[in-house]
Amino acid sequence: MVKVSWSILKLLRESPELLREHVKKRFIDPSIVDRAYELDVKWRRKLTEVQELRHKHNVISREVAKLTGVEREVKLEEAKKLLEELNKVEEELKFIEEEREKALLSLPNIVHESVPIGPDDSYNVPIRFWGKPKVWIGFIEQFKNQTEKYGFKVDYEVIEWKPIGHADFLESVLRLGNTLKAGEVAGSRFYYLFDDIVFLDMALLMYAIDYLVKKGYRLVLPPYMLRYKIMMGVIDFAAFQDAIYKIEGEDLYLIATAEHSLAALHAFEDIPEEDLPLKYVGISPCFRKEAGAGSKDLKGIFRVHQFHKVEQYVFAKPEESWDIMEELISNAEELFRGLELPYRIVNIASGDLGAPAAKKYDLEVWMPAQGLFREMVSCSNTTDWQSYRLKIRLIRKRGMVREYVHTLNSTAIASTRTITAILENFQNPDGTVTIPRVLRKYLEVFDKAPKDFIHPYKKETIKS
RNA sequence: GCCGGGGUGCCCGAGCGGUCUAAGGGGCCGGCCUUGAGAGCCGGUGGGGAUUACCCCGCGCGGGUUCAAAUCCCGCCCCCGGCGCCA
Repeated sequence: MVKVSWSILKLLRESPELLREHVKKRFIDPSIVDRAYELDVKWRRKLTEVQELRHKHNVISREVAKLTGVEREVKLEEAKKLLEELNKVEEELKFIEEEREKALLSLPNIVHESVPIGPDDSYNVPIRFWGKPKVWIGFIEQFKNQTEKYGFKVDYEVIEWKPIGHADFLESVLRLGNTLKAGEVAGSRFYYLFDDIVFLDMALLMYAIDYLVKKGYRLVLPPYMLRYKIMMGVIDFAAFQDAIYKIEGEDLYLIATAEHSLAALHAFEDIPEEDLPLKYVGISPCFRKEAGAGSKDLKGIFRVHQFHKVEQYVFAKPEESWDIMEELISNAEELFRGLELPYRIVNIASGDLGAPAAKKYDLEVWMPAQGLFREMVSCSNTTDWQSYRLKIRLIRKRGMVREYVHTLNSTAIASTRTITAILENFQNPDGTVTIPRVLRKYLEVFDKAPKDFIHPYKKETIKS
């Protein structure tokens, strides 16, 4: 019987120094490890003390049942006295236990050896490029800074005209979005989208679903709200504050991604190893406060409070999770190659990983109007960080060992972001937008949807 | 939302204040037996702590009453049935 099967707790007890190193790699104060270690030791000591007292009390209680008369009265007194002491020690234990729990839950995942070390996203390392980016003549230098600087020779197409940024293009040229009105009625980072853009949104989602279902991923429409207990299991405290909306007066939180609901799908379950891996593709709206974003990307629909996303989520055996991570990112890559959007894959630096992830890849698409690669997809192996919190265990066929499964998540397509990428990459000098060919079959189901181009606004074409 | 019934271990299912620490069955794992399989027999099959042949906790969740709670009381969650409401 394995005593401790959560990798973090095992590490904390067996080699706290090593765990400290992992935390340091994230540029987080490693004293949280010391604190967790001390509280764990303290807790175990206090627990032993309580258990010994409980044992004594149980023995006396059992004796009481067999006795009568004076003997019984004497034993009763003894039991009551012991209870007083027990209550006191139990209270101490309860306090320590809560502190220990908090300390354990504050620990981030370990950092995989292949993760680049650095405090922030400037240490992220591009590992491969795909496609032929359209680079406006004025952005050539900064393009090279994002490619050649890392030793990659990326073929690109120089364009003389500067594409219009997705936000202005959407609202002024196409006139298919209205963030001002949305701002008035709901607040900034909300939007109204119209007509062709709505069809595009739906086509993108169908495209991603279709692709992944064909690969054997099970299609899921999950809950859009979850209880505190579940949210606590899938995100860390920082994400709770910056990303999550709460429903007033109820124990419910709006999901920030289907990842949350999909992780919860097997919460508190034991999964036999022969059932793994379990691969899911979820589709849902995502609600995010974007509290930490400041005034970043305030215009347009790049960074918003709600959007649609198709998400990949896998429950896996520990020995196969790293291979599956490669599968998930390559699925996302195939989707973006289908869309003909030039991208790079970035290995996220240790300081930029979220607490749940041991390793993370982002897929960043080249945005011709910004001259930047921007994040479209995020793919993480969270190993047993989420499964420990949600108590999702693995049952091996041989032997009685209990372990926690590994969980992984990756974007397939996030609708609004992908739309911004399409608007910038397929924008033509005449103001039309070429629609990626791969979406055509999903647009054909709507008679009124555009098939090849989205056209700019013309006064005369608008009917009441 | 209201009224009624119910939630017991991997599954079925008894127990409804104390004959110790959930009976009995099924499944699964390990062992014995066997040429092999089956049957049969034995042991194991929730979480945790430790001075590692010991102990604590666990009967939907959280409190309470009691020396003692699966069992009694209160709150919450979920499931089934009925009524109401509703896209």
